[in-house]
Amino acid sequence: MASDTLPAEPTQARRFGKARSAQSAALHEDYVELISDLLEAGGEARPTDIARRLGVSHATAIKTIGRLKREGLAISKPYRGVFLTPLGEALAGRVRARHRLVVAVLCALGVPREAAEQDAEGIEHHVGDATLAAFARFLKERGGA
Amino acid sequence: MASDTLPAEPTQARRFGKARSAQSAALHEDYVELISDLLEAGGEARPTDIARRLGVSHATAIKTIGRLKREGLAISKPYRGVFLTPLGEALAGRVRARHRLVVAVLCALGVPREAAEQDAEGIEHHVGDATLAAFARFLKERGGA
DNA sequence: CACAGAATGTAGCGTTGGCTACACTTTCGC
DNA sequence: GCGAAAGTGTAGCCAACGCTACATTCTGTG
Ligand SMILES: [Mn+2]
Ligand SMILES: [Mn+2]
Ligand SMILES: [Mn+2]
Ligand SMILES: [Mn+2]
Repeated sequence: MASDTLPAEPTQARRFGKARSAQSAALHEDYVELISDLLEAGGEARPTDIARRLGVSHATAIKTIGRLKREGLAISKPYRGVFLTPLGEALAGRVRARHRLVVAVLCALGVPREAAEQDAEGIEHHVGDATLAAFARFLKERGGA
Repeated sequence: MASDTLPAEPTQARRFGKARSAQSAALHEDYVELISDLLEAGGEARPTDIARRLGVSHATAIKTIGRLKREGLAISKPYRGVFLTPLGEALAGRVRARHRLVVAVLCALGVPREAAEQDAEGIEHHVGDATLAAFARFLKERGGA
């Protein structure tokens, strides 16, 4: 017994591949979520604010915002702040809801608040639809108890 | 109410920063875990096997193995397969245990098996010590019911 | 209104982690 | 024991995402 480790090769390759894709989407998700939060909180999302909150240089933030624009998630004119396209808004909505659900589940499992917030920042990007649905069910049942 | 979104700026920057570090460690963790699994299952871990299981080209795998060696996690001589240093073995042990715990928790929450395995592949790298401890407690209590 | 300081943008660099193409070794089958 | 197939390694390319340094634009204060 003990070692049922090692799934079949193609299965394992598919899992790792999907995890890689999820990872590469993560940064954009965080940017879009943050931009949406800033817009909602103050009416504007400026590159420098974004950079400070993400803990990167403003040059890095501006470059990434450029990629968001290229992908149709954001718009911006020079020196005018960043806004989201409808596509970007839609993504932001999904990402924010997922983020909150992940935090809620972690807290429900007894994870301390700040640790939950911390780990959720990374975990959220790897929670697929089936897992998300299970999380929602878990919270609902447990909340009703 | 509704918007207690937006944590304090330094807090948020710290969270994102830690998530970035966790991410950059993720690939090495997966390699080390896989190498350990292969060694245990068959006595050898060959670059081509590693590459196939990760779903990347053998050239990519070899380059990454080079970084593992540089960091003191692995050893290899040309054409002789890859082995782990004691440091690498220790890391593999922790990573494997964490991986299994994450899968177990997801399953306990009602996530279907394959979705759990899939999402755990990414989630595991973002589960800190406090969260890990909470997961273990949760499983123990729930198992005893 | 000028100009100092802040914000924004650009240029150029480095590492990571993908890839393909090609060269070299090892291993196997005959 | 030879030669083909498989495995291994190297070289060179690319994109993403970090950074610093510098140039440009905006803004607000005197
Ligand atoms: Mn995040
Ligand atoms: Mn988030
Ligand atoms: Mn993993
Ligand atoms: Mn794993």
